[in-house]
Amino acid sequence: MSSSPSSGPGLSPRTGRPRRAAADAAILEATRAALVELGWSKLTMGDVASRAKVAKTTLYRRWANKSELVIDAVALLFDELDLPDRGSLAADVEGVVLRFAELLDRPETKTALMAVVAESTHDPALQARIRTSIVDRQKRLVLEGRARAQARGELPTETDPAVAARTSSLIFDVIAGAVVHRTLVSSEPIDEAWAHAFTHLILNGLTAVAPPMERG
Amino acid sequence: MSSSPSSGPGLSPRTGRPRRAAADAAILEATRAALVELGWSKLTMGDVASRAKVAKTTLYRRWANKSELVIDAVALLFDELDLPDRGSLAADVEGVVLRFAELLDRPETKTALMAVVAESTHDPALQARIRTSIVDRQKRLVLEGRARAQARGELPTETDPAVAARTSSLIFDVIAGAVVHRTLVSSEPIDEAWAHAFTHLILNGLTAVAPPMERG
DNA sequence: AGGTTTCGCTACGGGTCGTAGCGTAACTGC
DNA sequence: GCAGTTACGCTACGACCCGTAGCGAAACCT
Repeated sequence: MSSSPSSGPGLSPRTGRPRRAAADAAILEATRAALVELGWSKLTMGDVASRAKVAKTTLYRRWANKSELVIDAVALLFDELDLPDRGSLAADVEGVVLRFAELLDRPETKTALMAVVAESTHDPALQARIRTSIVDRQKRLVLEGRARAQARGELPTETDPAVAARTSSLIFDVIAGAVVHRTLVSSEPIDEAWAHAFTHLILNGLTAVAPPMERG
Repeated sequence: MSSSPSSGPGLSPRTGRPRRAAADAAILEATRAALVELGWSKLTMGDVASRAKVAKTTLYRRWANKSELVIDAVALLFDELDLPDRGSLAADVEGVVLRFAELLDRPETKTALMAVVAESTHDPALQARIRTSIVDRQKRLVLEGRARAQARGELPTETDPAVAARTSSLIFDVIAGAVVHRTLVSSEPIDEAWAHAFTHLILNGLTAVAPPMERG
């Protein structure tokens, strides 16, 4: 597979010259910068190497190809997301939608995420890497908000763990999917009014009366 | 911009040798085939040209670059979607989710859609083309289903057209986004159980009791 | 020391891009 | 018919990028 730096330190050889750890950070930073300026298709390995002040061969010793490099460069950004307790389920949902939208608004995030997903449609290994590096890591937000809402009595407590897992996945895909789709496919901005309307829809359903969205 | 064939016939010159119309269809078909076999990054213009039995220069005379070619090649596929009346809003939503998931399951669709979206993050012209060629065309499904549900009395009739437009866009992003995200990002299949649970969520909201999903 | 691995550098074959130039084909208006 | 215009297929080209190989030097271990 790849010689990514994410391979644990236990696997690293105990002999020989150690890899310069700072180079990893420099390369990933350079990759993000190059993505912003050039986009996916015009990003070249040679350019990343020179930005990071590293030989191109060093780059290939650590990552097998462009896709895996970009995944690692972007995965970190998603870890910035947190879910502060805003007192109610509705406020929590609204908050995470806005934070996620903000994250997706950064050019390196949007470009990298879609490009990697596109490549993954023909590369099962890449799919797996996306799931472990991004999807599974972010599901924690849903689990957290769900547990919090259950503690508040806003949501029924789930007994069957299998059902709970399916429901969490469903909610995750609905929230993340809506934000991604509006931002990247429909190319329309996400403001507080949209977040509010979306939250109303998710919590109360389509059959409820029209959401209290500000006119404008 | 581009010399796409979508430029109306009124703009075509009335003199000189006319373009061979069949070549367009052959090129688009070849593009889809190449996408399936090679994926986005390994698809080359030369390969498409030879598949379509057309000179590479002819290809460049009609499309400016790979992205615009791929958009035109894929936009047609989305027109296949329709929305048969299944008797209720819930059944309609469930139906369109399954049909859309089916469409996204085809390798040429998923590969092309994501790749083009990724490129569009650095190309406003491409964004506009995606909106007109795909997004706006598919919103008709939402409008259709909504009108049908209102006729049945399942949804309140909207008076303010601006509010109605915003609501339709919201619903579109939620439905399409959830399907796209689960299929392409989470890499999990969409079956009838998921469609059922999703529909329940959209119609009744998160605060309702757990959806009647078959155990398994 | 000796062994091992990384690093920077250079160089290379193979492939793709997008364009230019040519002769020819098709169609229009005089 | 004939000149004018545009599309077509073909070849060739410079520019660029990919991913790898080989080298000497550096950094760490026992």
